[in-house]
Amino acid sequence: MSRYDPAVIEPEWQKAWEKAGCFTARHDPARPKYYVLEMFPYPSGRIHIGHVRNYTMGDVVARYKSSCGYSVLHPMGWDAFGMPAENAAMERGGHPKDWTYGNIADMRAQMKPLGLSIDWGREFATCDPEYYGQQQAMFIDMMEKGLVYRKNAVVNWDPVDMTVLANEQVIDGKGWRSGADVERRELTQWFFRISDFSEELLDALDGLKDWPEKVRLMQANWIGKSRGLQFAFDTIGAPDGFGKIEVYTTRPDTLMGASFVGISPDHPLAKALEAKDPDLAAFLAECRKGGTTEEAIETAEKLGRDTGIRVKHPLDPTWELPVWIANFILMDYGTGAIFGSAAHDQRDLDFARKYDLPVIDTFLSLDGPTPVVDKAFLPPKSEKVKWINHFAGLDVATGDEAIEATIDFAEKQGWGQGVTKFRLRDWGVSRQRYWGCPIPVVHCATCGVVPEKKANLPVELPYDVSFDQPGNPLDRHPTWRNVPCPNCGAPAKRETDTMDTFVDSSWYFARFTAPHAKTPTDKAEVDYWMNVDQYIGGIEHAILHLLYSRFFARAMQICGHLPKKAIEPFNALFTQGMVTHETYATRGKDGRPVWHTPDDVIRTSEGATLKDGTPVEIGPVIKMSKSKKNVVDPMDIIARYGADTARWFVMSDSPPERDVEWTAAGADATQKHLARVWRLASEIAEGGDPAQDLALVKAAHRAIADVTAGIEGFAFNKAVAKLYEFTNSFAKSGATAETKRAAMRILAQLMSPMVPHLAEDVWKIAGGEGLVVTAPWPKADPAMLAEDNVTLPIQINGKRRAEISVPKDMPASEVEKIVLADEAVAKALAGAAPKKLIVVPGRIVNVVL
RNA sequence: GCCCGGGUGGCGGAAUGGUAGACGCAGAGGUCUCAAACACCUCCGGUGCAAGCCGUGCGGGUUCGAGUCCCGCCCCGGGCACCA
Repeated sequence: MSRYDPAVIEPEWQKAWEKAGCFTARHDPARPKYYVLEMFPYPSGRIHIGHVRNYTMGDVVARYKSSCGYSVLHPMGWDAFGMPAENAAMERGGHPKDWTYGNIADMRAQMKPLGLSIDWGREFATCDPEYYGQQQAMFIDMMEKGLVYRKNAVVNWDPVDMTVLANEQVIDGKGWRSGADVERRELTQWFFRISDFSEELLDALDGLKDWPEKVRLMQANWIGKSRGLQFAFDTIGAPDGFGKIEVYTTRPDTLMGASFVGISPDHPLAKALEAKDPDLAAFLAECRKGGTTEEAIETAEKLGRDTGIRVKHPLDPTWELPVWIANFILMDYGTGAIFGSAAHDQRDLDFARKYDLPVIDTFLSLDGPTPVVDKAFLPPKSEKVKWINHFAGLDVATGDEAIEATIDFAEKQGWGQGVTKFRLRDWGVSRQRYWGCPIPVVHCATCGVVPEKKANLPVELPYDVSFDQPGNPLDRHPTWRNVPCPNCGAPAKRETDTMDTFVDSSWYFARFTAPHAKTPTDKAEVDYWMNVDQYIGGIEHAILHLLYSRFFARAMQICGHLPKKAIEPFNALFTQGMVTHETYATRGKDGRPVWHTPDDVIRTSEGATLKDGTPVEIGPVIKMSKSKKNVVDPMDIIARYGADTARWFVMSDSPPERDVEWTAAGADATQKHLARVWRLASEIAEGGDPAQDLALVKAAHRAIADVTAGIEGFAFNKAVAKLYEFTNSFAKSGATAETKRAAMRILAQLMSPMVPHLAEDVWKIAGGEGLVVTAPWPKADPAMLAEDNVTLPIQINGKRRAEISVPKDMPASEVEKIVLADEAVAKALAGAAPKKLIVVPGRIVNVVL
């Protein structure tokens, strides 16, 4: 062999690893374990460059930890339920199950050539009945523990297709297929009681030291703990049963600025009024148009309607406030009713101006007290402000102080209580769709809602379904629904809702420890392998997936499926940035965008066109997604250059936590570098200069220290830069052959987590014993890292003007003498003494004139 | 709208409050070659003959010293509970 040939060596080394069983996870009590997990993929059918980046990162960690002596678990599976399979069946025919398993086979075939150190023996898909049957068993356990219940909740309803839409399927308030105006409609749905754990999930964030601060902050904000005042307004002219309207506010201190009471369109009072007032019913129907997302509701035009009902101000019974229905008030948060304090809340102010309601200042800024006009005055709650006529007798105080004083005042007078509330809502898991885990319950006319017997699990999805009409095929299946009641045996009906796919991904990490156990987990295995030591995935999962998994770990612990130590299942989290790309669109007949893949687009200096010359709009650079088609296929890079080039390339350029915009340039250069290393290893000539040995040995130890630190710190791009530096030192070195071979073996080891196939070849060429994958990680000798002299830059008034070289630990007083004697410094001083001389040992000197 | 990030040469990026631009890509020049490819060497933020001056999205501030800390903006991205 005379050149670097990845097409030949990569399959050979993969065979060698497989033969040696290098990546089989072994439950070995004698060794420390390390569980590294990358978020498992949705089987779309093609791997994209984001997958390559994600799995290479995990692989670097897995291979490194293995070299350090750990027993490593590094599994892979498929997040296989979800809408795209049903969409494919609707668009192209075929069955979601066939489509999904076909995609899994395709993607596995694309991943294997990457040479990842995955224990493929543990692979499973969430759509395997073996997996979702255990999920159903846990659902039943959770029902028994009171963690599951049913209640009404709103969904996106397409009135033309008569079906529930996902948020993604609502575009500008219209159904994606029918184009009809979407409505919010209530449906009875299944929920997990995640909100019972609000306080606990919030408090436990403090213990997650190895999670990114931003993720903890996002979760804390999502849980949204707030302290406020809850009280009731007495009503005038309200229907029977609505003598009081309960409100919750986090700014009770602004009560003297109240100008109206607002209730949600979904508030019981609104519904009671609607029944007798067709006009109001029409208004509420208008309010219910559009999607269910918080974004859609909050950015919709603010609409209101005076109900004619009045309430009495709690501090002044003669002061009456109007009750309005307002479309921006959410029924899910607080009590679904607020008082509007227009001077100190922008939304309330906009609303008040639109409907000509009073705007009353309750406090003013200490510097320049100007009344509010069209911008609400919202200083930080920690800032002191001047109060106008505060009922608790405050004059100058902060918002925080005023809030506490107000709550105390209300509690003493007995008309309100201080209350802690959370923004976090219970987790709605019902989906009116086929391709998901069936909820294992039966509806019986006499027994009510009854869980299926565990012996009857899994409740398998029927295969004989069609997707030629909208809606859930389970609903219209002729026989599947008909089952005897597990309780009384009478004919009964199965639940046809399936579970949110977030349920599937909330415990897969535990299942990997014993993927074929007859119970959700196996005690001995889960005890040994949990927790996940390093979890790696996209920042887009910072809130929902990770929060749901944290909840599920608690629920599993309560049901006896996880040990207490796994209550926080992910010890360390790394959130990689997304791989982004420009988007390309043409316009359909109805003006909606039709997306095109980069492969179908020709980029020119002025813009872009399709291959037939049709002009294409270039859209924003956003995360690669199937729906926008801005995805790039890494398979051609692997086919052309080999897996090591692809692996090195995705690790080398961008810091892993940051987004990276994919460009094809650079793969050539990567392969040149790898070929250069291979050549340097092959061409080590006998002879050489022993006097140059020490410098090369020192460079090797410096590289060990820097690359190890880079991998430990998830700074793979910096580790790669250090490997380039070491390679350059090696190429220039005239050291003896023996020293060069030893240095090359170190280089092979340091490169092996990133480019494992090349590393094996180089290791062998340089005389390494056995496989580099099983060689212990090298250790840097501190004596080889020490430097005797340091270069000190000299600044004059903060600008670099000269530099000196001094022994590393020279005392500051000695350094000062040398600095003052320096030509540039003497010239600048012109005989005068410096005003100040700052010496930062080993770092810098600053002369202040 | 709300919450969270990010913004540094032509490009990807580096920099415990201490020499801004490590390392790589692209580019320019050269050596080798009949020529090319490969490989190797040199240069490479802007401006200026030079000394120097300017320069980390914009505007202020703190500091002997700010890409880094503080205040106010702008732009881009992620999430917003049924995309996964």
